[in-house]
Amino acid sequence: MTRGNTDRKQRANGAESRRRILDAAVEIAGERGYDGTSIAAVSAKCGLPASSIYWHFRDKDDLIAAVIERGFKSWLAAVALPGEETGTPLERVTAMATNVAKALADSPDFLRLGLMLALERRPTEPRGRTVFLQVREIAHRRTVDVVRTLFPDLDDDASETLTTYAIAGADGLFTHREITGDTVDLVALFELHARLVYDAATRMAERAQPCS
Amino acid sequence: MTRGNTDRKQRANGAESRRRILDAAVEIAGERGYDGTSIAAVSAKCGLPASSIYWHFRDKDDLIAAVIERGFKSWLAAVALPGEETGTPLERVTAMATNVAKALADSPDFLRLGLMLALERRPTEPRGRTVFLQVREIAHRRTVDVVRTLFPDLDDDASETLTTYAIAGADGLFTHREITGDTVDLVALFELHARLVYDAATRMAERAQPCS
Amino acid sequence: MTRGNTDRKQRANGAESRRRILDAAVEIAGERGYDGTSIAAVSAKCGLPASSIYWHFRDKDDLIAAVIERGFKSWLAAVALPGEETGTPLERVTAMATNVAKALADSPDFLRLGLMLALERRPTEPRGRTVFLQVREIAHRRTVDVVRTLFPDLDDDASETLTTYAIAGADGLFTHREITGDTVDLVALFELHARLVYDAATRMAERAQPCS
Amino acid sequence: MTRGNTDRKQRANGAESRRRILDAAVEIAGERGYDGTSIAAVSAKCGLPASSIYWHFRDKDDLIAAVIERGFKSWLAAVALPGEETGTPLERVTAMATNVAKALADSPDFLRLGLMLALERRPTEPRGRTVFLQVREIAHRRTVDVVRTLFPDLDDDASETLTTYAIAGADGLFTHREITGDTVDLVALFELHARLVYDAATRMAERAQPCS
DNA sequence: TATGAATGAGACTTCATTCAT
DNA sequence: AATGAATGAAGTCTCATTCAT
Repeated sequence: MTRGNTDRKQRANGAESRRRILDAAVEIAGERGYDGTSIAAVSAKCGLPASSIYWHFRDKDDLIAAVIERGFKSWLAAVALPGEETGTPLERVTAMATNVAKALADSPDFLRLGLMLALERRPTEPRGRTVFLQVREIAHRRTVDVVRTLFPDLDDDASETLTTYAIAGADGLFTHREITGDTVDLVALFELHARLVYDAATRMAERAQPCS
Repeated sequence: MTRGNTDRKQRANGAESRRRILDAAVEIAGERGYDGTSIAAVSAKCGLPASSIYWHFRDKDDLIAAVIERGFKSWLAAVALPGEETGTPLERVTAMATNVAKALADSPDFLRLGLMLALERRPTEPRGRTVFLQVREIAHRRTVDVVRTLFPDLDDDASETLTTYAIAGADGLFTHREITGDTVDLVALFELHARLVYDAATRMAERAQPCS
Repeated sequence: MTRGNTDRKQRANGAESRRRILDAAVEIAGERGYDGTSIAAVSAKCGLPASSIYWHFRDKDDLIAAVIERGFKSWLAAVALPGEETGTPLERVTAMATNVAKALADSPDFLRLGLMLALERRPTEPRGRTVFLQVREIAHRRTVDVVRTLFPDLDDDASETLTTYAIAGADGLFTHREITGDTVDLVALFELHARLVYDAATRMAERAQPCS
Repeated sequence: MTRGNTDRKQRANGAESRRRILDAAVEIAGERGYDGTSIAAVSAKCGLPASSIYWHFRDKDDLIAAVIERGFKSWLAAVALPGEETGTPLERVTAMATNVAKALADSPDFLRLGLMLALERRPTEPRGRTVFLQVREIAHRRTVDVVRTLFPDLDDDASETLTTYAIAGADGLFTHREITGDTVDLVALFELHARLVYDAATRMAERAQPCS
């Protein structure tokens, strides 16, 4: 009771302020990209003065990188949640796709920002881009592992290619939804995607190991 | 010797100046997006003063929209060129995919810019985004027509979905190449994509028309 | 018939172009003052390219000065029109005031511009201001003459002061109308003004020449 | 010696900076009007960088409006100072006129700016103009009250008209002084103005109440 | 008689960032 | 833990003007 947090607004609560800044930043940066995100706009949206943002983050680059890092963490948590490892391979692939689709639909700001950063090519690369590509690479590696587990007969090249194709499809479908609006049934499209990739994997595995 | 009009004050050639501005703009905007494209940078790259850019384009929005328009025209020309209508359906689909892949690889700046614009969500939408989405919609419609011709048994929903999936895959594969670099064999990935979509279409058509 | 002025618009008619430019300029400058008047805006309003304006006028200063000159000429013509020299002194003064009031109400753009120029104090004075003050001085001198004619008993100082007061009142009433809008009955206010000035002149003349 | 905080980086004193900016702005804007006032010029005159001006004022419009607001406040204070309510009506009217004349002569920048703004007619009206007209309307209302107190027999129309005429005369005389220079004896002219308006009021009141 | 194109200077404004408190 | 104030650089765009045709 004596801590006296009775006054109106935040009162020297670092973590809370940081969260508010990141919330504002992910929204703005997810809508307008790196260059379109001004510290002043973030300040206006989160209610803290610009100089306070610099108390929590070294500079704009640092802020955007933090947005990517936090965004990826919660995205990963959403994807990894169910973790059910049962059923036929097709069922498992489809369940994963559904999971990913839902996670994508839930973190559109973070992912839009990441994709925009990924598409950019500026002389001095923002740290946020580096981070995004790194976590993407990690996601790629994990997916390759899953593919190898489900289709042990595939050779390395095929696993890589299929993973690349699977992730590219996910990117494209996410982009489609962002363009077209919330009416798109992302889960259905991801299920179609999962089936096609599954079929392709099956056929490639058969060709690689015809008599197993 | 040949008239030597390469010296400083080139003699008021509007069309040529406009072209130079657009060339500079597509390159910069394709690398850094809308907000990352400063008129000063375009001016520096094309050699014309910033105020001259405003003689040819009303404002930055107009310039970017013109970049999109011109880029789409030449992209369409590249895609439509061969127009061979022979071979099995799979061959034809694969040929189209190859064509598209080559055209994508040849206009990366325009397409990166377009995708970045498409991903953005700013309160006042740049005209370039509108234009890009419009031409994308046209491309979608044409693709639906091709799908219908090749697979007359598909119902409308299936044609739409397949087309959406095909284009989304193309977007994703293009994005992958832009992220990963020129070493990616885009044509091979597009051929895989074409086959998967073709197989899916075939199966869906069979299911729709089991006794044909 | 062979002069072939059948094509759409103006066709190399210098005087007409000049008039159109001046018409546009007086309107814009009368609304926004010297600095607020851009050649581009005049160009847009008159339909001629900016470079054509420079064919007719040396520079912006010259254009504004020409606006003032033309405006004053037509204003003078409007004021001088009736020229009736009959009736009692009060009637004549009132008739003059009515005339001036009508002329003011008919050339508001020119007069607003002139007053704005007169109020400004910039290091290098626009020629238009000089011209406006000159013609104002001429008007002042003529008014002094009329005052002397109507009230021969007034000494020079009194005539000057009364004239100054009369013109200042006219300026103030015009300004009032410009601020308040067209609903003001400028003629009525000018008639009041005329009567007050007339009474003052009469009284001053009586005092100066008590036994005549 | 007294702390010596006059050196280059004055220690973040918002109110003082704001005052310096307004001082510079009223001088420049009073000499050259709205469009003639550049932020760069204000910056040069007050010694603060242009970007600092935007810390204190949202934009140029806001700055000019603040100039008008502050100018009117000090002008009102100057006019209201003596507040002597003794003497014959003519003496009181004359005293008021003298007061106003002195206040006008002391705030020429603010009033010139106000009049220029009032004369302008631009599509999007500067806020400073709105404010100036509002305070003018207040001044008008107060003057009407004084007129009614001094000449209770006047009907409402007559009070309004006389007030309008009195203020218009003040505007015109101020303008005259601004045009002609400091040699004009503004106080003398205002005393003449006061007497004429007083006489007119007296006569109108007599006519309205002939048998009192 | 006119104009399309060009141009350096300068307009307003926002930027990311710093610093003293 | 935070912030009011300041600031140089850079942003977009308009300015008055020129010049070759």
